Amino acid sequence: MAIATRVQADRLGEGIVSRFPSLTSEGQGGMRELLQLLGGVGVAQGPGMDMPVPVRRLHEGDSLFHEGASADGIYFVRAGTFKVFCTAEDGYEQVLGFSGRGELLGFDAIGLGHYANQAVALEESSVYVVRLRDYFSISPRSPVLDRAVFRAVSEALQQRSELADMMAAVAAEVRLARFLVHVSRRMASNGLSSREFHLRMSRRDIASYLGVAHETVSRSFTALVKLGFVSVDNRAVDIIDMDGLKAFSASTRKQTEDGSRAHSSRGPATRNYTMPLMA
Amino acid sequence: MAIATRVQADRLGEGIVSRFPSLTSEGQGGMRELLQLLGGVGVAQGPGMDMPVPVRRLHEGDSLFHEGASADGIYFVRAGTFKVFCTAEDGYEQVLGFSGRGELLGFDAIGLGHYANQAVALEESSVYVVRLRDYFSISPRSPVLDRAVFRAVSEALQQRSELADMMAAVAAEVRLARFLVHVSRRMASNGLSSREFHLRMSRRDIASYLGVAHETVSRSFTALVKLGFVSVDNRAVDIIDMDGLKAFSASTRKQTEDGSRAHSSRGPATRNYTMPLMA
DNA sequence: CGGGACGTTGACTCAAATCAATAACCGTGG
DNA sequence: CCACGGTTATTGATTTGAGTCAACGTCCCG
Repeated sequence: MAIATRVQADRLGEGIVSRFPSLTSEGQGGMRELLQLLGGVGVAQGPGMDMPVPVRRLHEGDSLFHEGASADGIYFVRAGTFKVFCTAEDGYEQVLGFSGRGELLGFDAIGLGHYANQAVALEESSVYVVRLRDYFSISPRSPVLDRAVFRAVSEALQQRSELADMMAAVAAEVRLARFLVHVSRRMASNGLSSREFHLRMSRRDIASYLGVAHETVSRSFTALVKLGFVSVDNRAVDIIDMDGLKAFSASTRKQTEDGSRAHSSRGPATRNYTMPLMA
Repeated sequence: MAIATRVQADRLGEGIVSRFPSLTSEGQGGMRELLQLLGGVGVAQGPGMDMPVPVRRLHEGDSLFHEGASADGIYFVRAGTFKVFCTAEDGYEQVLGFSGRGELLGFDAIGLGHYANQAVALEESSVYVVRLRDYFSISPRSPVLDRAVFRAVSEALQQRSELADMMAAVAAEVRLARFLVHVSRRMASNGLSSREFHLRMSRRDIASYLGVAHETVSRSFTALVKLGFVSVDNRAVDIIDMDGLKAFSASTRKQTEDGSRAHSSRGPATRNYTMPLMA
């Protein structure tokens, strides 16, 4: 079904960087910008507000940090997308999440002193770099930063919980639906279209994230297309029926559903509603 | 693949607290104790060290906080064990983790202002209560606490990653093996026996945590017993062959180990190939 | 003692992993 | 420009691990 509509997908997410014209191409940003990124509200005044914050730029495929590397700092995504994952000894990798603008990376290194996972840029990206000793030295003077960091950390924690939500307790198509809803929300919160977007990660990455085989991701995509929720061309996604998709993504388990359906062999996932829910 | 367990709403033990406040006594601890719990090292001196920190005690089944409740503070486990989980609209619950001494609870509430999940005591337990406004007011004066909190948060984050590690990419028996190794390590870090311990959670809780059906947990236990790694009597676990268990838990795929196994062991799971690491 | 939660085990079924083939697409270099 | 190797994506055929249903035993509590 690879027909039609070749979307110029790689352009859909551009423009983020250009919204921060004050940041020149080399590595300095300001504390004020960072706080605006994190908090949004009323961060106008305060001590250390003009303190410079280093910015690091990465190309697609660049690692922000490696698993096991000693922790030198934490990062806030300024633009772009990152894939966070850890690699088993045997070479298999487990994707833990995808991070976009405003999100925190590398924080789990603080406990042990070295990064517990690896972060790789999935596109042109940039991050604010906050070295820990810097943080602790400026912290007393900036409760605003304190709170902002707390919020970011808290969100990172929540995000990991969502991972569990994705991976647990549902059929593959539902997992993918949840994933798409999740991505959609993120896009919206970054001021981009929640309906039409370009996935920056491969099927394989999605598969690892969702805990299924990559072929299953493919099949699930076509299933969602057949159900009429989305239209998909490679990494370009267009959510046609958002409500339907959300409803579908909320389903917990499929009960065998009366098979009057003309579906080949097994009944994949026709609209299934939750179980009796009581007892 | 996995199904959440059914919530047992009648078992939550509510009401007990309010009806018998004396049974769930409040108390007072000292900042010094808290910091020793969290950091361990060199926290002898510093400002606010004699500041009192409220302690809350809970019985088995008591909720520390509920999903959606407005966030009043964060908690550090002083004693006991907690189950952290969230409940879907349809009544199924997803266990996100089990927390023991020294661990942080409730932090993900900071982002949104209300708790994103529920924490229930699995045994007699107690926690230090740190109200947020308290925290921010004393923070400037106690970088030691700052660091300790950071460490705890970082560890909480890592723990959630481990959840992904458990749930993803492996056969059910391997998941359980990983879980046991995980628990074992925790026991050791709390000065208890890493070989012999008592699980505080039900099979159902474990199942939800690992993302499998509870019958599968049962079967996996017997499988591990037959493999000679552990001996199990209900919730009492004795690790007989720790090295073997660890080796087993590291396996991503299981090749037909010497083929003599009646268990026809096979069955990798989600795999993800190492990428050439450059892209 | 009956009701309830918990735990184990067996039988059956199916969703998804695996194996496998094909088709874009990409960058590179002749 | 096109050919070539590599990566990604889709789809089909086959196999199986584990979910589901169900029966049964234990322990605890009122």
